[in-house]
Amino acid sequence: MGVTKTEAYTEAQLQMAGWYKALGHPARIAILEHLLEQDCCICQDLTEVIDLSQPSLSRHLGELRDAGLIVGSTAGNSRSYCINPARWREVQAALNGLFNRFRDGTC
Amino acid sequence: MGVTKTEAYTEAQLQMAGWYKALGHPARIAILEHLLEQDCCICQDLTEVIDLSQPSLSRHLGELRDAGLIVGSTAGNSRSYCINPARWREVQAALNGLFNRFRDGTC
DNA sequence: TTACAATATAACAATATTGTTATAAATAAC
DNA sequence: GTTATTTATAACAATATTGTTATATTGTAA
Repeated sequence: MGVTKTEAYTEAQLQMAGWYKALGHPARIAILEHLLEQDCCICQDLTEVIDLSQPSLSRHLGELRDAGLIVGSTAGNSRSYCINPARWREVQAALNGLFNRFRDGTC
Repeated sequence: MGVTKTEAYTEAQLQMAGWYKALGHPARIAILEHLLEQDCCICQDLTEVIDLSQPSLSRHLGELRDAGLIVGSTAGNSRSYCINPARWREVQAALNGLFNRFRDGTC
């Protein structure tokens, strides 16, 4: 029915899936890569970097913001976005927590 | 329009987003966690672990399989699924490749 | 062969996602 | 004040996703 049965999962599972979901679109990967290349935060020259309309970009930024991966700050007429330093490593650690559980089995 | 403009992105971006998308559902996280807990591969006792119908589970397994995160093998009447070790490490490496690009900026 | 068990696929309904254009809201520039 | 600029939101159409039940498929067991 297009709707996930959220009540069946733990908070940790829902949170991890949420982070991955936020990362699960190439435009959002491209946005993050662009942010990571900058020394600092950026204003919205993103429309020149990513081939999407301004509203589409704005919503992708919104999803990354909702997931806590980036933070935005208003500076006068424009808006800057940065990687969220506090969250970034926390998310990395959580995601590695999943991957590190793997040990080559006896299959 | 519900359809991603794939032509605007690099292969690497599309591949990475595809992997994360496969991980972006709590049922699939739960499936992977269950696989990781086992010493070895599992048959489909998953319906007892995850509160979904058998066809729904089968399709989630299919998505993980399509993303290459797990591999399935037929053993007589039943089917075993395992983590795909090569892909598993590849995805983890890609993930850390993304996250490690972050350096605290001068913001 | 016939019946049973395990898994995948088909068909469908409900909701989510992704994109667009149009518009609102807020600040800047004149 | 008026006009431009920048970003977010509303409204919408097209497609994707997620779940279900029903059915097909494949192998086991009697």
